Amino acid sequence: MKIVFMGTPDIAGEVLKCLIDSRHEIQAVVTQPDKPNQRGNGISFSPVKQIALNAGIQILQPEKASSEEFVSILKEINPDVIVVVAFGQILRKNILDLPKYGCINVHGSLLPKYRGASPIQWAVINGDKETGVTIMHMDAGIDTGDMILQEKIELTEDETAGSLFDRIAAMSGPVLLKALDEIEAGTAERIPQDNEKASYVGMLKKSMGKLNFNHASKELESLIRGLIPWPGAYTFVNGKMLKLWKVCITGDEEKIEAEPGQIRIADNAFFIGTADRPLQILEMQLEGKKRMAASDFIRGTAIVDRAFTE
RNA sequence: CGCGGGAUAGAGCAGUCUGGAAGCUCGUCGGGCUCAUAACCCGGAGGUCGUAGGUUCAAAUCCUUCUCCCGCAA
Repeated sequence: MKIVFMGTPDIAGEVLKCLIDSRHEIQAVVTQPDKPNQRGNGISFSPVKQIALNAGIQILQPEKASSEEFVSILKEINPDVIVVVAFGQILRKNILDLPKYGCINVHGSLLPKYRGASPIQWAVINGDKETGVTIMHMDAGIDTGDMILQEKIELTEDETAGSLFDRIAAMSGPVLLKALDEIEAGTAERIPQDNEKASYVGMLKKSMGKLNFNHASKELESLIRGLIPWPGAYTFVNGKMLKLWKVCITGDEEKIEAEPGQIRIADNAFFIGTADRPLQILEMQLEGKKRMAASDFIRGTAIVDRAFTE
């Protein structure tokens, strides 16, 4: 089939690679405009753009995809289907109805659970046992369209949003190709979503990573995993931001006493108290410093035992 | 030219303001103690103090250049 692909981040890039290697024809790739980026200077563009460049595919970067101007460009291209993976812009009806087979979306959850921008992270944050990927027909709502295919995946004990992203990205391509085959053959299902069971998750905010140690350790631990690699969980010590990259919940054998938010340093290990069991911090990163193991951190730090986070 | 922190032994840091013999914690190597140990004691190796210049009798430290790493903001 003739396909226009829309997507922006890494996960979209992985799916795009899969499409490029398939029998389908990618007519164009649509991705978010380049942004003046990075620390000092320079600009950066999306992973999807990089892959499209390498593959020599036409790249389109509209500020507003739903603008009349861009829609007319799409009409020129006249794709059979538009595949959308984490594009980052909401598509209006004028685009949704344009291709013969409509617009197909790859979504990183088992819809109708976790409609919205951050389904993968929330599966981790909520400590779910399983999640998955859904291929669906897009409609005017956000992730509300009829479903075609769904595939499940189990979360591991130490799953991070990053690791889950990688695994879902890897499984999404094949599922999408299967769905495209069914669409072309006219055998694709249209399973309506049960709106009663729907949930919606918005974009993650930086501020979500500010840890409140009055919460339970289990809750904090899964939140930390769900915010890796972005935006990351953090607290403040001595006025400096301390990011927590890897933690575990202490067991019965470790007799660490700490009030919520209190730091304990013992036996070359670093702990922070919570509402119940203290968290042991295994990897952390102080503002301006590199990420390092707790034992390394303790060696040089000025943070003392029994200090409090702010 | 968005704001800021940093580069010193294999690791993590102090020392820089107020220039004057290269330090700390850990690791590593050797020895000792011990029933034993990741514990304890003694000893050793390991650094042209990120790069390139400048000032000075003397620079990790002051001035200038460049490179790289990181936090924030976008």
